[in-house]
Amino acid sequence: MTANQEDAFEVLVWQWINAIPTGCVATYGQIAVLCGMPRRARMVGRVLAKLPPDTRLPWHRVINSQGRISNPNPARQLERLAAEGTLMINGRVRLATYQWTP
DNA sequence: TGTTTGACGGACA
DNA sequence: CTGTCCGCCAAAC
Repeated sequence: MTANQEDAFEVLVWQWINAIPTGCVATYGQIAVLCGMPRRARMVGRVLAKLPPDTRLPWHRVINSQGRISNPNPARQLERLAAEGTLMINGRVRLATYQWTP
């Protein structure tokens, strides 16, 4: 895969995450599929990992397929989710309730 | 150039 | 339910 395609994928990831409505969530794998790159959930995570701390992207709406937080700093994400009404029960989001479907 | 490391996911015990 | 294992793939060693 060329560097250009990598960049394109990164931009797509930004755009799809930006499209997640307030109060909803999406999984890493889901974002990968939406970007037309199935099996690249880890790369979605890598894109998020290099976001600047002050980004306005709603990265907190991206969780793993178990409805759990994969972010190494869960407290921040938990707070942001709670702030928009996405509640976690026993450390997990009910995907059946909150998962976004475009 | 070979190995390890992740903001992953699904299968299985 | 939890823990383990394996496939995944670019980056960092």
